[in-house]
Amino acid sequence: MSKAANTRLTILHKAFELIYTKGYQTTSIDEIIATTQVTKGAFYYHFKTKDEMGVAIIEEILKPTMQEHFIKPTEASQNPIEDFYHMISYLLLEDPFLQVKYGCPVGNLTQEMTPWNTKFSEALAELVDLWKATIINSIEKGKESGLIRKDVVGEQVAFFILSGYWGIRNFGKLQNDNSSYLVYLKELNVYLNGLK
Amino acid sequence: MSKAANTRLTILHKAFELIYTKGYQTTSIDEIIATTQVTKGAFYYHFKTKDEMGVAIIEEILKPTMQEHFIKPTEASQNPIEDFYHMISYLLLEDPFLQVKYGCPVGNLTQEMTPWNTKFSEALAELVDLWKATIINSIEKGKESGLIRKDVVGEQVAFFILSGYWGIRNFGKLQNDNSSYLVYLKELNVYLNGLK
DNA sequence: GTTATTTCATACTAATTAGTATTTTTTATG
DNA sequence: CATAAAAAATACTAATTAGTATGAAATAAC
Repeated sequence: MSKAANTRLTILHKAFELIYTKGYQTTSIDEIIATTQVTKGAFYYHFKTKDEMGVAIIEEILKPTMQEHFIKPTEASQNPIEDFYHMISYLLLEDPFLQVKYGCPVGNLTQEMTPWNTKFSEALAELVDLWKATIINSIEKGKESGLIRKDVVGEQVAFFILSGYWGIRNFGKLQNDNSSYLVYLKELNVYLNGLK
Repeated sequence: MSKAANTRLTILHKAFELIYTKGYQTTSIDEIIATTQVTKGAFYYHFKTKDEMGVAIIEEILKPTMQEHFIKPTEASQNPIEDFYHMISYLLLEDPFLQVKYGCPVGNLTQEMTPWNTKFSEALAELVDLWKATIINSIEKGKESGLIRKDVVGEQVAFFILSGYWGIRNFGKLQNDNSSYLVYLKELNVYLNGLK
């Protein structure tokens, strides 16, 4: 990787960390360049504006991460119900990067940047649609293989699962402990088994 | 109401509107006093800091509103399952103040202010706990009256319902139309009927 | 190795921010 | 009505903000 490409990626990664923990609006460019040891000239060489950097974070950091961690595993899944549970459970309790008190990065950005920046909305919507489509697809496969009832509506379930995930992340932030996660997961398990 | 109390309430109401539509951090005091036609001196006479005003909004605007619109109706409920559905459906589709593109005021504030301001967290947590407790209570009553299965766990269901609500609000913001609400509500209906 | 282009460094600006200091007006109390 | 206290108006500050102008160093092309 070229040196220039490296500074660009350094900015994106560090900025993402700051934004995840502090929020987008309250993360200043001065703070980003201070923690990255990159000068302002370098920053504005790589990104025309702060928002352009924000969108780049979504497309170049969040999207690939999601592809790797959610999409691929779900596509390979043979047992949707078990795997949905494990996916959510992993994200809530085990993922080494995500923290209870900081919530879901995608959810945070959606909350904060929509509807004021359409570029953000579009980039985020693309990401979420990808995840949703994968879940729906997985449900259809489950229906074919007989693991899921035929009258289950994939899109409805996808929205239900993802909404629950985003929402419980908010509870986690509010209480700053994972006790709400544990209670939530139990009911998620009940719900998912109802799809059989 | 005294004139002073009136200006205080005017500030709280207008500030709440701005914060709901724009977010807390990006709503400046200058903007608040401009739209309220209240001077800075008056503002800082009533509130020591911006954050103190923020907490006052939660306690003096959001809390009473919630008491009136969610708590009371739920307490009076005879049929929890139907009423849960109607509560969420009303909030998503009919409430005249709430807008799809701006999400849920409580969810927004939780997302934005937690975990950086404990005063906000405490005030918001109190509010949410109240709602949760009401739902749990309603479920227990439903179990007694035979409308809800005995093996249903109230706390789990409460978290599940509220999480879903917060989460789908995020989808609404992202897409800026209520199509996701409609899909979500169908599955909510399925889920709630599974509690019978 | 010279030149051109990419990449980065430094110093700046204009606007906005929350909050303060001080004075003036309004309201309540005797 | 006189006085005290409450309420509000005005003018300010110091810090922070995103972004710019301009030049220097590094890298690539020939």
